Amino acid sequence: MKTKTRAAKRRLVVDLEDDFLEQPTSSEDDNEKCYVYKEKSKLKNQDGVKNTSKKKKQSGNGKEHSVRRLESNERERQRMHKLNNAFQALREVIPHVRAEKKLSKIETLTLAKNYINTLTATILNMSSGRLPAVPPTRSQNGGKLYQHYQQQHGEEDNDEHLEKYSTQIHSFRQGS
DNA sequence: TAGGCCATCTGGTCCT
DNA sequence: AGGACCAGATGGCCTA
Repeated sequence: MKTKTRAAKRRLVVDLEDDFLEQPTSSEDDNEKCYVYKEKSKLKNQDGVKNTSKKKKQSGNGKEHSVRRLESNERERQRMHKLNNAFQALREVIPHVRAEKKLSKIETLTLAKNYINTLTATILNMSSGRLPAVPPTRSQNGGKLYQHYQQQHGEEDNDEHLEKYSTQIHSFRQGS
């Protein structure tokens, strides 16, 4: 069975949306377009999009609802694209091996978390893990960092994070 | 071919 | 009221 690519499918959907969102010129056109849209919607649904069985709470007539639905679909797509852009930006700042293979979202988040822990531990190590000494003006940031770190990790060994992180970036790529 | 990952649609809920 | 956010459902793509 040969299926459409995602991009091709998306083009079809955009096409259908454009068709539907064209302003009708008369009430006859309304009926005609509603019918055409329903038929096209069936096609869309056959092609991978399913209505859920949740209860509908529709306001306005069917066509108004369809228009609003299409508009919110578009907003949702844009929202998800922004989210994915943010994931991509995050991927680009996380060092990992075998960079030719894209990190999954869960890998990205997990590595990011451990990377942050590692950097924090490294910073604290560089300052000998001491609570900041006077003068207070220069130590404020370090103090907050240390306090926050201690709250999160208690008495854990800082070196543990470095080890954990370096082990993880290898196991992620080799294990997958 | 099964399983992981992903994009998209959808309706409900929260927030402004 | 309308948009943002969320979670469930579904099907496509890819890889082992």
